[in-house]
Order: sequence, then structure tokens, then C-alpha cells
Amino acid sequence: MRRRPTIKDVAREARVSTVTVSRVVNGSPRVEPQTRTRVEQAMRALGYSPNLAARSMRTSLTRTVGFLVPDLTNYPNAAVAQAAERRLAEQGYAVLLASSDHRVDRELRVLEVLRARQVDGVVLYVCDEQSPELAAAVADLGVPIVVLDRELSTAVEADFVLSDHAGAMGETVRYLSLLGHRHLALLLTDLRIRPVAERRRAFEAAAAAAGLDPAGQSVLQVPPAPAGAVPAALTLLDDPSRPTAVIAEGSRLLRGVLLAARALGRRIPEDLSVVGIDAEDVASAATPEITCILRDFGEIGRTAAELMLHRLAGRPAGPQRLVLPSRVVLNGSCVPSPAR
Amino acid sequence: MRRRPTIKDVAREARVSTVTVSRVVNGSPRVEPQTRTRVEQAMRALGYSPNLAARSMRTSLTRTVGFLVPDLTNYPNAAVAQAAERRLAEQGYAVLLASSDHRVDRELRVLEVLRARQVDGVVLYVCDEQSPELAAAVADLGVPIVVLDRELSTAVEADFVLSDHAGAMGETVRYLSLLGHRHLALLLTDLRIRPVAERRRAFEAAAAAAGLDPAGQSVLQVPPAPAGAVPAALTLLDDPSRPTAVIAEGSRLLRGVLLAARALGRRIPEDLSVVGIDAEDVASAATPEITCILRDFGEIGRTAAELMLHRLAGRPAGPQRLVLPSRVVLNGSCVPSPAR
DNA sequence: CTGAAAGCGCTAACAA
DNA sequence: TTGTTAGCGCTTTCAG
Repeated sequence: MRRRPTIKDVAREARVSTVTVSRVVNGSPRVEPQTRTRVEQAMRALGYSPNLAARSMRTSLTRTVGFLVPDLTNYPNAAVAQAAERRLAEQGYAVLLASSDHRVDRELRVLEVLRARQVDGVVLYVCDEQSPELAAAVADLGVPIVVLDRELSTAVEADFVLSDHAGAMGETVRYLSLLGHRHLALLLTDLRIRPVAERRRAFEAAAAAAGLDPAGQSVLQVPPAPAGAVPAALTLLDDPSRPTAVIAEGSRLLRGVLLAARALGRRIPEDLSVVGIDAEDVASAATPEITCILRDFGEIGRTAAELMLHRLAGRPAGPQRLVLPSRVVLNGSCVPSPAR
Repeated sequence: MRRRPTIKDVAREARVSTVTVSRVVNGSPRVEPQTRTRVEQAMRALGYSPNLAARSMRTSLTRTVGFLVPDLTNYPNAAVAQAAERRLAEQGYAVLLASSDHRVDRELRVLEVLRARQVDGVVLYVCDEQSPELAAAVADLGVPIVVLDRELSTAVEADFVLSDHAGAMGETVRYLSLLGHRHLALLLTDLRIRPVAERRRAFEAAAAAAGLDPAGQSVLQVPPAPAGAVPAALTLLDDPSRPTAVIAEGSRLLRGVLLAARALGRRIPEDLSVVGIDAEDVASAATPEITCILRDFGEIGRTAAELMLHRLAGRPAGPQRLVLPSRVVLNGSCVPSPAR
């Protein structure tokens, strides 16, 4: 295999200096059209493509963005990552993807790696908003940062792409209470992160506003482990004072509720009304389809990419906080509360 | 913000030459323990971490692996990617991830980018096994390649991680025919790739072996577009000579079958037996749960990473072809064929 | 508009 | 065991 052609080879072929070739490659205007053409021909003839490592070394820019997610097999994570990657690739950026498995220690390691690799920017879901080390590590990156669906200590300078979780949750609670449900349950994943905490607050506020007895509402946290969803749902549903409606966050928990309901012989929606959050895959496969709070993950990813590109292009502007909508999509899984 | 410390700063601090620092960083044994300690202290004191771009330039190794998938929102793709990333990260490799949206042109572009970025290796699902350009582009990469679940012209030197699709498909057809089904249908995605073609062949062979009339069996191809699954399933099921059992590949098609069956008022399993392939998410959310052909995607990803690491470590060995198992997991969605 | 020179941070080869 | 020298491919002065 022949050695890859370098800028030198092109320069020789086109009988110009390497500087001129560099100018052509980088689209500098200060090149005579005729020279430019000659250089371009030479590049094509030799199959030249610039060595990004060498360029990085000079410019200390890698045209690479790090993307850190807790779990890539989680549909929302994957969808956001893919949409962002597409947009970034259009602008010549490549994406270094890593997942933390919801573990702070892994996340810290990944951030270190991204720093060592001198990525030009980082888009991330942190897995724990409270961890000061994590916040410090993020702040220390020294490159543009876009934080997805999380809050972070104000010491961290970053753009934020958030979702309106509270609004949709309020709608959902009002809808269920309108159907006569007085005992609701909310199954959540991990209270250390914003969307979960925000949903919880909105749930409690809306329940109170609807005049539901706080003692009759339950909020259950089921940490992100592969198992655990079904047992939690079983405990919740196998109780005389059980809720008549359940809201479950994420595919895993929604599936847990469906399986537990089936195991206990509870029919949906006659015996139990169910609402899913961010769980379209499971919701659409169930019978009946499950009413769901959904977001447009493609939009989230593209927005994150856009903010990142803005920063990378050196546009000024203070830190951005964009809040994208969630919507409640009704689907036969909720009916008036059964008498009890 | 202070300039990042370089090997030179460390050398000065530790009163050695840059070469010695380099040796310590790279774990060369030819360094006196005491010197090593001094250097390590200096590194820690300055917060030194090596500049990978500079290293890449010298070694023309990036410690980066490209990972190319058709669609990251496809659970199997994401699960394999995540497992591979984890294993590669353990060995200090970062993963550049890109998706092609099932389009050959995008895939070619990504391969170009990966080449320009001088990744040390590429793991990929090609989206079209027949495309000679694609095969040529892959062969031209000039780095170790691991191909997932695809065949490629033998001109491409690569390792292959395959799955045994035929075995499980044969089992499934025999199982359905044992239940008395004489009219089967198979819904597939894209015949340009190996798993699909292999399943088709196995389906037809097993049907013939079971004495089913070839004219009574249907194989439907529904290309990977977001919509299209439901209409295809509706057409298939809304026909007097419709199948009594359907095998659907992937979450999208399985969901299409479930929705179409519901729309037509066909009960599963009484009116229609259903088997899914690689669609655990949908299968487990349905009522009853759907019998499924499944694979261990984590294992596939780890295996791919292992093969890649082997190559990257310069181990000899000819091209590998590993075939990992699929298994049929029974779940109440198949019952004896209804009389007709 | 073009080129010569210098150097980014690192490591291979050789020398001591 | 340690250091000197050279140069990877590119871009950024600064001169012409």
C-alpha cells in the first residue's frame, strides 16, 4: 500500500508551495483562480485528503464533539444522539460517543478521555445533577458544553436544552382526576436528575390543585436497573389501597406496569388506567395503546447540535436555556375510575 | 485559562529530557524507578495529560475506532454499539459513531470521513451487501474491519460476526407447522442484507420440508421506512386467503402486525399466531407476550470489539467468521391454527 | 498573490 | 538508563 499523499506531494505536483495548497484546502480567498484550479487538480489526481491529526496539532481543534449518554439502548438517548450526530456531521464534525451506564465514576472517566482527546465541545446527559465532582469535571472541560434535560450548578457555563415536563404532567394529572381517579401513582426512575424531580413536583402540585388527598397519591422511585420494574409494580398494584391510575416513566417502568397488571389479572383500562412517559415503543405495542407523554427527540438532538455549532462558530451570546414542549397523546388506556 | 502543560513542561519540572517523560507515559521498562517516580510526580503536579493529536501524528495511530450503523434508534444497533464501545473503551479506544439511515450514499460519505480521520479500525453494518462501491470503499479503508451480520464480497478482508438466523427460523417454522398452521407469512425488511436473505431461505426451506404448499406461504418485503409497516400488514391480513401465522422481523414490522391485527379485529393468538424477530421491546409489551427469535446483542458487540482489539494488537490469524446463536423464546402468542 | 521559515507535541532511531 | 536529533503534516507569521 502506498503512503498517503501529503500536502507536500500536492504542492510538488501543482508546482506551488505547501502554503498555497493549505490556502486552497481551507478556502482562503487570497489565491489566484488559476492557481487554485491547478492545486485542485493535483489534489484530485493524487487522491489527497488532509491529515486531521496534523491539522489538530496546529490548530488545537479536532472538529470532534463528544456525546455522553447514560444508556444508548434507551430509545430517547439513541434518538437524540442520532439526530445530533446527523446535524453535526453536516458541518464536518464527528461524534465521539460514550455511555456511562448511569454511573458517576464512569462518567468522570469519559469526561477525562474527552478532555485528553481535545474534543471541541461536549453534549451530555449527566447522570447525577447533585454530584459536585461531576459538575466540576464538566466545568473544567474548557470547551463549549450543551447539557441535555438536566440542571447543573450555575457555576457551569453551558447551554441547556430542556423539556417542559411540568406542563404535560399537570395536564395528565388533571385529565385523570377529571376521569374520577382519586388515587394516582407515579413511577419514576432516578430522582437525582431534573426531569424526574420536575415531574414529581408537578405531579404533587397538580394533585393538590385538583383536590386529591396527598396521602392517597404515591410516588415510587425505581432506580435504573434492568430488573426491579416488575417487582416494584407488583408491590404497588397488589394492595387493597392501590391506585386506580398509574403514570410510568420510561419504557422499562411502563413495561413493568403492564406485566405486573397482567400477572395480577388487572385489565387495562377497566381496572387500571395507565399513562406512559417517553415510552412510545412500549405504549404503541400494548393493547389498548397506552396514553403517553411524548417528546420529539429528533428536535431535541437537532437543537442541541445547533447550539453547539453556534458556540463552535464562536458566536457570542450568553448561555442559552431552551425549553422544548412535551405533549400528551391520548390513546385508549385511561377510562373513568372504577367504583371501589 | 492557562496553556495545557506539555511533555516539555513535565521534563523541565522533573529535570529529565522529554524522551524520558515519553517513556514513562508509555510504560517503557527502561526507566529507573526513581526517575519514573520523579516524572510521575511532575505529571501529577502539572496536571499533565498527553496530547493525542501530537501522538497520532507521530505514530499515525489514533486509538479511535469507527462504528457505522444504519440506524441508532434501532434497538439491536444501539445495544451492539454500546457493548462494543464499552469493551473498546476499556482498552483505551474511543468510538466515532455515525449512522447511515440505510442509505448507501451516506454510508460512503461516512467511510470517507473515517478514512480522513485515520481511525485505527472500523466496525460496521453495511446497509447493502450488493453494492460494489460500498464493498470497494470498505476494502480501501486499509485498516482492520469487523463486519456485523453481513456478507461482503470475498475481496474484502475483514472479520465477520454473524448470527445463526437459519437455525432459529427453521425451528419457528417447524413449531408453527406442528401447531397445524398451513399458511405462514414472513414480513422482512430489506433483502439486500444477509440476515434477511438468510431468514427467507430458511423459511422457504423449512416450509417445504414440513410439507407446506409453497403457494400458500407469503414473504413480504417492507423496506425500512418509518411508515409502511401497518399498511403492509393490513394488506396481508385483510384477505380471505390470509395466513394463520405471521413472523415479523424487527420492532417496526412486529408493531405493524399488532396494530393491523387490532384494527381488523383479529385476536392474538386465537385468530392469528404471531412470532417476532429481534423485537423484544414490542414483544414484551404486547398482550399476550409475543413469541420471539432473540439474540444476545451484548455478546455480539463484545465479540466484535474483541476481534477488533485482536487485530489492533497486531495478532496474526486469518480472517475470522464467528457465528453466534439465536434462540426461540416461546410466549403465549402462538396456538393451534383455527379451522377455516 | 505567493513563499520561506518556524514550530505545534510527540516519539523513533541512534548515540552516549 | 538517559539524552540528542530529527521530523511526522500542517498552518501561522512575516517577507517578498
